[in-house]
Amino acid sequence: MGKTARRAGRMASAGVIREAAMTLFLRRGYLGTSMEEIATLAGVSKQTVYTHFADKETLFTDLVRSATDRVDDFVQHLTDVLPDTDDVVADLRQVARRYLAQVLQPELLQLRRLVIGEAGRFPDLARTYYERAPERTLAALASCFGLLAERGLLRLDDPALAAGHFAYLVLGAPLDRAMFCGTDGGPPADLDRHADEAVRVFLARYATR
Amino acid sequence: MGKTARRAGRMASAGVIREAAMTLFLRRGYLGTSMEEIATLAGVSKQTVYTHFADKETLFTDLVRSATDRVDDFVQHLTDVLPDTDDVVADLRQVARRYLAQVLQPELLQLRRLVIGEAGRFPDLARTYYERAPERTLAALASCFGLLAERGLLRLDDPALAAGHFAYLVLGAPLDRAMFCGTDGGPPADLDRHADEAVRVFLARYATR
Amino acid sequence: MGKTARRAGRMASAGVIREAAMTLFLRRGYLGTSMEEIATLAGVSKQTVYTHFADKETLFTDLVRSATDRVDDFVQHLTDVLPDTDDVVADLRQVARRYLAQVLQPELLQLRRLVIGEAGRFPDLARTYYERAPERTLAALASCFGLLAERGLLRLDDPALAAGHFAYLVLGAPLDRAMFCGTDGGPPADLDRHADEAVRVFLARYATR
Amino acid sequence: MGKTARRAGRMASAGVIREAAMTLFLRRGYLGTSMEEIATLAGVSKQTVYTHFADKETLFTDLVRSATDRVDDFVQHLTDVLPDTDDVVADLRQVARRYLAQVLQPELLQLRRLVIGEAGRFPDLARTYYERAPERTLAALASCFGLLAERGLLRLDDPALAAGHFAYLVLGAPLDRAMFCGTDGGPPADLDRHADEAVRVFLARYATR
DNA sequence: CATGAATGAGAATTCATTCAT
DNA sequence: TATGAATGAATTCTCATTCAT
Repeated sequence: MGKTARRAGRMASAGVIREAAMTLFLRRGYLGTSMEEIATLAGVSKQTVYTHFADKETLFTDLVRSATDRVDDFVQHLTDVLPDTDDVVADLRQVARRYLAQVLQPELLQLRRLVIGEAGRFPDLARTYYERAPERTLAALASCFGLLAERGLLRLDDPALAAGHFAYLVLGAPLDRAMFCGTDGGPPADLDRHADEAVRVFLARYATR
Repeated sequence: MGKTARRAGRMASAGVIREAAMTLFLRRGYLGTSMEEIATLAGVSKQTVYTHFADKETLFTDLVRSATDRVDDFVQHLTDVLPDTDDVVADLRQVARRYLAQVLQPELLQLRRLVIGEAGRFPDLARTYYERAPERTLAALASCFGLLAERGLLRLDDPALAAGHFAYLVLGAPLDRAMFCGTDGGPPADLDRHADEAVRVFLARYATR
Repeated sequence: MGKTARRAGRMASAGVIREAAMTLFLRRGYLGTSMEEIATLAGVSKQTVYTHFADKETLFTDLVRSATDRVDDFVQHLTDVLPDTDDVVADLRQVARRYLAQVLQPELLQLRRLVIGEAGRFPDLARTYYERAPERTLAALASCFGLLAERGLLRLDDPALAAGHFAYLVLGAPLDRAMFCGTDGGPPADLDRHADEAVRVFLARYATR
Repeated sequence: MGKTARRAGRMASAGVIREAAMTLFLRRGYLGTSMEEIATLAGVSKQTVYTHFADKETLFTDLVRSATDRVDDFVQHLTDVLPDTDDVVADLRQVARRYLAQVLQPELLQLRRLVIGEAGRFPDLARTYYERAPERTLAALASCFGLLAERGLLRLDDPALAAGHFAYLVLGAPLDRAMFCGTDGGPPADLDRHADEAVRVFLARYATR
């Protein structure tokens, strides 16, 4: 039992450290978080942190990069639902609602703030984040819209442009607000209504008559 | 003679310090900037900085708040042009182009990044920034759109919602990209085209037939 | 009084720090001495040390370089005595004795050890030390010997070579021993005898018949 | 197979570690070398180093002591050649040349620097080094000179003194220079000439007429 | 015998801030 | 008002050493 516990303790070190570091970086930023705090919160010694991660910068960028990789859920949803849709309007609404809900998740918002705030110090990281998260989503949207256009369900020439219009009609206002004012974005029902209105504008332009 | 020089030196101190501090805060963030660096760049002693500003936090928030006040140009332009417009389409395009160009100014982008990055540490500051900059612009847009609706030039029920749609159709994609990837947003002509397309979508929904 | 004391305290900081640092570097080497120990021994805070010296390396090299400059006493003695000598034998003996006594001073020995021990880390410093101390002395000796040869008091072709022979006949054995075994080199009388014997050998070769 | 390989690996461990440690100690000093670096360079784990050597100090002193033992070559040469010489002048020259060449070997110079630099921390080690290397050579020289004096080939009362004169006439200048300025002591031919000149001075005093 | 993981102490350096002038 | 000198606490990172396997 002691053995098991200890082994678990050891083997999990890297994981525990990552978790502690992520929590603190999200909460207090890169410079605002000390390696000592990370070690303490992880319940290990400072040096153990350094055993697993070469330095603070490595720890930080590793962490952000892997968090970035997990931003995929929505893209999956998107490509599951849209290409074979029977009801463009209903499915675009569903997609919009889900998109908005996903992007406004508190943790993801904090990650955005973190990456944006450190874009000066870690420009490559910020660019990578952009490519793997917003841009990737835009590309998936564009691809879906292209398919729908081919099926005659949307009317558009430039799928990427349409994707941008869709995404920021849906996200723009609430996301921008949330970046500055935090996540208390009002009741989910309002968000759904917001998403529906965005889809309405989108379809005013892109729906086939 | 000595007096004049010294007095001039003195009187300029606060300004020089503000300028130096702003430069550094924008470039390296709040924690990444030291009072010593500020003093050095301003060409004064550290203590002189403290004579003018109680502490680092005060200096920072003062600075950001006053920078925030200067975000007004576009609102002025807006309320000058839109309410009395003769040509809604043309003027919305002009407004959209100007809006986009203004928001993508490198200094303003850095200020956004700074405020967003420090939103955890200075939530009130971030909220204030939001109110004085994006929200104020949205309110001005909404007000203009309301007037245009009354003149029968736009078709809308919820001016605030329409303002959000307009703003983020125009800004959303380029601004989000710029937050992460910097300002090299391609040639201005592209931005203008982007603004025009946004207006097209906007009008597809909000133009009177 | 309070004023004077405090002012003295402040103004002397650099000096006190130098003294403390020198003591510790000589005693424990470069890596073996911490900035904290230096500050403590100097009675100031660590940061005050950094106010006066950019970093440990700067402090160290500054210190060694200025200690090096003070190695001049013997050269002065040399050039005072030898060129106008009336009695070569007696004056060479005097010079030899003084040379030996000077070089075996405990502080100077420790400085030699320090510089030699750190020659790998600070090669330029070691070279500088060599040039300003041993080499400079050798050059002065050579110059004097050249003059004496011109006066027909010594018989030699290569003053630099003769200087080397003189110097290390006198110094070699005791200095080498002292480098390893410390300064307890026996009674001064023995050193004087050693110097005299060295001069005897020197003159066996270089005296005019 | 696995066994053999592993056993070989094991048996060599101590040797590999010694070699790695020696390399690093010579290059970077005692404090400048970490156990981790030693383990890494030796290709073993840190703990394996501790399996073979109780602690860093033990490793260091063991190493230096055994390196010291290997300084014997010249003593052997000396006692082989001198006592039965047919040609004192020629053989003293040969001995002098060999002595100089041996002492100026880069590795040996670094060892001297290391021991001298750490004489404060390891006084016993430095003393031991002195006894086993320079002093032992001086004793062997003295013994040989004594024998030559008995054979009427040298004229001297104090063999130890003569040995010191010989040794430092030969070594003094180049060794001192090399301690500070490294090993680039010029072409070997110059060293040989230097040795010859030293012997000339030595014989001016100690040769029988 | 050898290892990977862990540790506590301590290294150099920097920070925001204050004091006496 | 402006300054140079000083501080105490904190920062990143390293070290020699030990433990369980």
